[in-house]
Amino acid sequence: MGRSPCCDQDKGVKKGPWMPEEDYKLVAYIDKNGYGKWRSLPNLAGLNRCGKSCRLRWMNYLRPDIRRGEFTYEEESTVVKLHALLGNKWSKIASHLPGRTDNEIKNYWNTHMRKKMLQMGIDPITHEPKTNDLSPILDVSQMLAAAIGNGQFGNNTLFNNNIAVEDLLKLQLIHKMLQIITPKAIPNINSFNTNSLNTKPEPVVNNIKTNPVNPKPKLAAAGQLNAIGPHVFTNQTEDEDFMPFFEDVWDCFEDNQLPGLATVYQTGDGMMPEYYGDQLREIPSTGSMSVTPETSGLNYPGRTQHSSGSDVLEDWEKFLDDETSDSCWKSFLDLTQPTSSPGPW
DNA sequence: AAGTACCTCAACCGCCGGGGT
DNA sequence: TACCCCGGCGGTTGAGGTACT
Repeated sequence: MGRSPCCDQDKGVKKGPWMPEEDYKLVAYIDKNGYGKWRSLPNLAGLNRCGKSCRLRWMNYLRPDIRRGEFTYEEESTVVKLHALLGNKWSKIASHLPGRTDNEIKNYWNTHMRKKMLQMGIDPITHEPKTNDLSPILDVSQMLAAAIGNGQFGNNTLFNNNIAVEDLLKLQLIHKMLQIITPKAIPNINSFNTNSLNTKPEPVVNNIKTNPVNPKPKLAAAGQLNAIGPHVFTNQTEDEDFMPFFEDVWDCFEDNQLPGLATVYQTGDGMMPEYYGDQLREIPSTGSMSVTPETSGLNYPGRTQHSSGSDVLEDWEKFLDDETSDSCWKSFLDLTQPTSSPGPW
C-alpha cells in the first residue's frame, strides 16, 4: 500500500531551520485559527512548508507552554523511572513532564542521561548493572577468595594489614549486592571458606578502634548501589568511620547470612551525599517519588526476579520507606524490586 | 590561529494506527 | 473490506557550536 509521504505533493517546499518570519506566520495563524488540519495549514498560513514540518515546529518549539532549559533533578528522576517502565515511549514519558516535548526528552536521554548511566555502569536499555563493567570487581573478589581458600590468610602479606581485610569485606559486600541485582551474571563465591574469617584475626580487631559514641549508622541501599563504581566507600577511609560498617558486615558473616547493607553517613544537616552522574551532591533527605510502579499501575517490562536475597530486599524496601533515603538510586531500586503482581521477570 | 574531533539538538524521514468513506 | 487521509511516534541526520590539539 505504502501511501506517499505527506510532502511529496509539495514539490519545492522549504526544509531546514525555520526563519523568524516563518515562526511569526505560523504563530499568528494558530493564534487566530487554532491548530490542526496540518496538511492544509501551510497554504492557509502562507508558509512554504509541509504540514508535518509546521506541526513539528509548533509542537516542539513554538507552543506557548514549552518549558526550556536544563532538566531539573526531579525531571531527570522521572525520566529515568518512566524509561525503565515504558522504554523509548518518549511521547508517553513527555506526557508526565509538563512543558517538555518528546523530542526534547529523547534528545536529552540520548545525549546526557544515557551517557551518565553508562558511566555509572548501568545499562540504559535494561536499567540493570552492566555485567561487563562488574567483571573487574568480580575478578578481584575471586582472587581474594582464592587466596583465602588456600589458607593463606594468616601469613599472606596481602592480608596482614587492616586495609586489606577491609577491602576484602567491601569487595565481598559489593559482590553480594551484585549477586542480588544480577544473580545470573555474578556467580556465587560464597563457597570460599568464610570460617577462616570467623576466627577474627587478633591483629586486625585490635587495630580497629571501637567507637561507643557513634551510633550504628543507618543502612542505606542507595549508598550501597552508589558504591558500585569508582567512588566505593569514599567516606570510610578512617578507622573510626569504618568501624560500624565493619561490625555490620562482620555480624552478618558470623550469622552466615548475607552481609548487611553498608553504612552511609548522613551529613550534619540531614542531607544525604550521593553521586549524581559524575558529581557528588547533597540531596534533601525528604521527598517522594512522583511515580512508582505501584502508583502507576504499570507492569515492568524487563524486570528480573531475584530469587536470592529477598530478606535483604525487604530490608531495602523498609529502608526505602525511610524519609532519609530519597535519591536517584532509589528510583532505580524502586524499579527493580519484586512486586506482588507477577511480571514477565 | 587553524584544523579536527566531538557534542548537541532542531528538524527530517519513514512507518504506524485510528478514523472516515 | 479496502483504501485513503491524517496525526503522531521513534529513529536518524546534519548543521552549528564547542573543545581539544
